[in-house]
Amino acid sequence: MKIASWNVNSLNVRLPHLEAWLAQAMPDVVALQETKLEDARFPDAELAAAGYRSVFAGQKTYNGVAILARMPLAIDDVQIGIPGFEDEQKRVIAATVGGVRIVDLYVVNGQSVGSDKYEYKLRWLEALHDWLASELRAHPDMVVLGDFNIAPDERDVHDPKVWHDGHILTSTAERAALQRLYALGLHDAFRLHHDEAGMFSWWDYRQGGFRRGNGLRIDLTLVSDALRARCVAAGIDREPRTWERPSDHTPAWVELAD
DNA sequence: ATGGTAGCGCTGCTA
Repeated sequence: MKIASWNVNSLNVRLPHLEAWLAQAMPDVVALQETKLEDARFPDAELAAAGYRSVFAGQKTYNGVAILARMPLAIDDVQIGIPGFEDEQKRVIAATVGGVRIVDLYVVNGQSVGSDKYEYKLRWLEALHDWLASELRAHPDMVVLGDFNIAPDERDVHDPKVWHDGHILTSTAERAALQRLYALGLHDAFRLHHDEAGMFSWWDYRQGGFRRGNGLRIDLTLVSDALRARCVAAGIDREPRTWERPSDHTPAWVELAD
């Protein structure tokens, strides 16, 4: 089962890219972030025509997440948001597909270290941690994936002098929160298969970030202890970032053996 | 690194 994650930065704009990528990559499950669409405007009919069922939780202008599953796979037990954590922002959707619990995240960006949005990011990550601890007990076969807005270590940033311990996306507290998720028995699938630096999933639109190779790896897929041995491959597909009018993120994926 | 580009929606916010 091939499971992918893609922050599309507006599904309205990026639907043609998504359809093209589904046709060439043939993923079984796709977690989308930043759909930026109210549910009434979600293109579920177009995606069904492409062979995918959809579940989604969106809002106007900001945020928005969705899980797609290639037919005939069913999508069951859909959960929206973190239980008990009041939040108007649509950042979490979970569902069971093919016996695997899929948790799709659009983690808070945080704007700048010390800002109100940064404090919200840390509170949000704390609530996520506590929820995932119980969710893992209920669903040992779990994949947690999405735009984490955290680069795990120095291999995952183009310039460690810019992306340091006091900078958003790489700060000590953010990385510590990610380590706490790992401590639940979740493993960065990409690092199970690749050691090299410079394998990025996001490049800033500004200052020619992609052209200059100035990126970060912030789109992560975590596999649970129970799934670790089944995770036979992981990768990042750079090609959609080269297409005309691209998202600033490109798809990341893992392959689970049957 | 307080600029830069993109998306939404129509003014400035978010990333």
